Amino acid sequence: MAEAVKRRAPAQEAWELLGKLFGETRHRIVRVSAEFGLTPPQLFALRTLEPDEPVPMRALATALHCDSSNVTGLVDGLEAQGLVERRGAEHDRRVRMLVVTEHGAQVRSRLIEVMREVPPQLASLSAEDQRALRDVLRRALG
Amino acid sequence: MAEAVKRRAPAQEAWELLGKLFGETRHRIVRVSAEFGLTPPQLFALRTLEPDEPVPMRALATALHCDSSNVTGLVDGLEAQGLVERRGAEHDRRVRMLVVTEHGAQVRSRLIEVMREVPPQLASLSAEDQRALRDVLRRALG
DNA sequence: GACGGATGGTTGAGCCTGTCAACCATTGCC
DNA sequence: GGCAATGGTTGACAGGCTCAACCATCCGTC
Repeated sequence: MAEAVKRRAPAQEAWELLGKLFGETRHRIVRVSAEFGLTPPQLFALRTLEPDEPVPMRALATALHCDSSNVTGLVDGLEAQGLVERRGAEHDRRVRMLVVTEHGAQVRSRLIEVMREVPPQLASLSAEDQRALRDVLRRALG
Repeated sequence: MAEAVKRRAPAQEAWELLGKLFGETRHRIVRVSAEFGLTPPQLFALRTLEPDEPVPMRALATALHCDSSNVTGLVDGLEAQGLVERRGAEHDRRVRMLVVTEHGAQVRSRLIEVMREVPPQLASLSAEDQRALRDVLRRALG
């Protein structure tokens, strides 16, 4: 390999390009959270909670990869806005089940819808490119 | 369109798959930052600063999309570790130029190298898939 | 050349996340 | 019944981030 142009592996370049998309996405999350009157961690918490399927706080903590004491605060915020409720579990009086309220379910579904919006850079790809991207990502992450 | 299977557009599915990759990357950033004794914002700050090209703090603030008072704290941390230096600018005595130290440049380049490491999901793709991914992303983000 | 507005940077208050240690109530096992 | 383990809360602490206030300095204008 002569000392010519330093060749980057294709995956290398792809990863760098994805880095740009990541950066923009971070800002997007902050913006969307604010639109819903939430902080980003609160948004992730609400998105994680399935309506119709109450879970103990511990489960949310592990799902969010954080400490139990952390979710206490997050749930405090969500509960203050009437998005979730703490409810005692009948089989174990230590645990508190998290129940998404009616209002919380509505906010959550709108929120998920907005988060699912494909960013313009991807949306403007040709149909073939979109399929190709999906197929490659399926093989990588499916 | 019969009420059959709800079809997702290819870009839609691709975006959701990227969401998974994003989540894992967030954790990775936290981990790498800790390895270098930095916090994630400090890591981004150091990565942004080019050695051999001192910039005023204001420039770093805009590059990081945050407030000036914020970078004051970040630079305090980096300076405490001897990674960057504040140096007065001769043409304007208000501005403080940020200079990456010798040590800072070393840490920075190691750090960038680690961050550039292609995650295993992408690295394990076939050569064709890697090229296809790169080409599509070039068209989307180039 | 002095004045007044704009600019770069710091400080402090305030709110948020996130971790850790300590604690309480409860459970389940021996 | 005793006792370790568990779920959740609280408080302390380290940060990030924004805003308002402030100081020093610059610069255009009169």
